[in-house]
Amino acid sequence: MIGERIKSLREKKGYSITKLADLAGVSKSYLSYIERNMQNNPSLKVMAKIAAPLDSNIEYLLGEEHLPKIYEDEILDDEWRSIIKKAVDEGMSKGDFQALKDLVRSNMWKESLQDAAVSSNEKKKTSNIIILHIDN
Amino acid sequence: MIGERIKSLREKKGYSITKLADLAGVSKSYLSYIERNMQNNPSLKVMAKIAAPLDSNIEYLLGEEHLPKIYEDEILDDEWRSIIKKAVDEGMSKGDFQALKDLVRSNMWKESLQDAAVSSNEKKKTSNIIILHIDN
DNA sequence: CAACATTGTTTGTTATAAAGAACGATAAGT
DNA sequence: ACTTATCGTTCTTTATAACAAACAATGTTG
Repeated sequence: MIGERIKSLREKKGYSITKLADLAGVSKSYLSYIERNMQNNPSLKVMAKIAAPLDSNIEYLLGEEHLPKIYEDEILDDEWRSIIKKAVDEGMSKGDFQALKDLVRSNMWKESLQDAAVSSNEKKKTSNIIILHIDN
Repeated sequence: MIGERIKSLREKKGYSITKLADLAGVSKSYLSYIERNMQNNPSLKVMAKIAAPLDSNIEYLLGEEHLPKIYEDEILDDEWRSIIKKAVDEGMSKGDFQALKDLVRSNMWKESLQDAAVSSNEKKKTSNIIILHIDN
């Protein structure tokens, strides 16, 4: 919930509600309400004002709740967007994707992956797929 | 400004104000106000309701104005966008991406990353990955 | 050219976001 | 014990977000 995030960041900075409200330019009573989720529908301006002195931003304060992941884009069509969205929802990080993409582009990865697959099967059973063949 | 973004996305979808307001569950009068920037401080709930049927999100609707510094491990959407776009330009197909997604989920590629990354050069070709799924 | 639907707008009202206190609790100082 | 300060909370008030309905303007069909 949004209140917890604000409170967490606030305490991490060592601010009191009064202090943060002062820095942000909102009333401390209202800030108190928001932190306790008694007001879960603040305006954009208030959110922005609160986020600033926390060195944060609205998106983070919103947390996962309101975050559909993919931007509207003319190049990435609907199918792409849903594919990526699903992947992100399943836990793919940008770092993972970048690294893996680069790995695929290289030509040395085939053997090492197969080796890794075998060895990882031996010790840890967490993986349930294995690379059989790469065709390029 | 926020109004232009909404209007642009709405028209791209071929929705009228009435239609979008209906889909979003907000009053058309209010939506009209927002689009014309006569109301520049809507609440988070209204923003989320509007963003949903546009297949968009609050961050995008906010535009560059409030925009984000990176916060720890949070997902940066327009970063994702450019990453994917680049990958597509480099020849990645949707099928490739799906395969990559499965790879990421398996987690096993990470061990082999260091080995492969050292000798990662050469060859620009579209890759086709064949993956055999094994349950264990 | 009617009658009607659909567009986006403007008008009034209501609901509620946000402020501005005043409040009890805790702590430090005199 | 009596201040004085700061903490977070709860009252009361007012500003405005958001609605519903009526509106003019344009479009469509018989």
